[in-house]
Amino acid sequence: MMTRKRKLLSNAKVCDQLNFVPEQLQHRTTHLEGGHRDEGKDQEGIRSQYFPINDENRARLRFDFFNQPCVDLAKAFIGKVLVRRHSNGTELRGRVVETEAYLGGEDKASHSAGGKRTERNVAMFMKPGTIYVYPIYGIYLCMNVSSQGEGAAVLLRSLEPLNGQDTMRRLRAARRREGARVLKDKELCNGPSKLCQALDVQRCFDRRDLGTDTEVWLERDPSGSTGEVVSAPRIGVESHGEWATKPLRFYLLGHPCVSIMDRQAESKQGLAAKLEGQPATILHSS
DNA sequence: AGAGGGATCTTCT
DNA sequence: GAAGATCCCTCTC
Repeated sequence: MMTRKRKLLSNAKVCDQLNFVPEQLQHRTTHLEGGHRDEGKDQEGIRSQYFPINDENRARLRFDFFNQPCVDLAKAFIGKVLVRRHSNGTELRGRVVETEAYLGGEDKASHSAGGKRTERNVAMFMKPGTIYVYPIYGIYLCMNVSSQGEGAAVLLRSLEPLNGQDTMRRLRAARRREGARVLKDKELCNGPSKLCQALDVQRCFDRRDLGTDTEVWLERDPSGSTGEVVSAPRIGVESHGEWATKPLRFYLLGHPCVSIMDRQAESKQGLAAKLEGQPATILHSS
């Protein structure tokens, strides 16, 4: 209890002092357990490390992408790659595999319900692409991105780690008990606060522009099409009546990095059968 | 693999 | 003063 508190405080220092080992040499995305990868696609995806400026400019998504209705944007996020560049040049990358749409106004589960605008949530009302980072349960953060629509935003819930896994693991371990087991790759970013820890998304990112920021940005999927997307009720909003059941959560069917699978939603959409008999490669068909 | 409970504190009422 | 867009650990099956 007290020891844990002290540990968390000291961990903050650890984060500040972390020496991020340049990972340019880690020039191949590692494989998730049980998954198979197309090496050719990997080669395509990592070129930005060697030609950061050109490739970033070509792949980066800007205002026009974020400027679409909330639900459309939440779905469009699936498969895109979130990139976090540290001051030392280390690039942490993860493919978005799970999102939630939080509409403004009528959406009772949204921080902006009823058009409520506070000091905390102003980013939700700023231009599409604006990052909304807020603290939750005292010790965690969640990252959203503003969409088209008054007070609407998309919550990023899970990523498939693509690059910088060792740094992610270090950042995540800094918040856990000493001696705890080593996290698997698929556990690094499978939750909204986990991905904030793993990518070192900080509170100060609130209100910054994902379309133009130099430390964090979004890129199109280098390899093209994504797999099947499941629509399911959102997580952790049970207390908000009918809005709790609306299918405003979106995730890649069968992907191991999704935080919580919803078998009921999958079968309702006739998606469950599609997964049967499929090789594990569907998990990375991206 | 899943259930249950504790931790922890900012934000808003 | 209470709730909360979560995570971690332990216990049980």
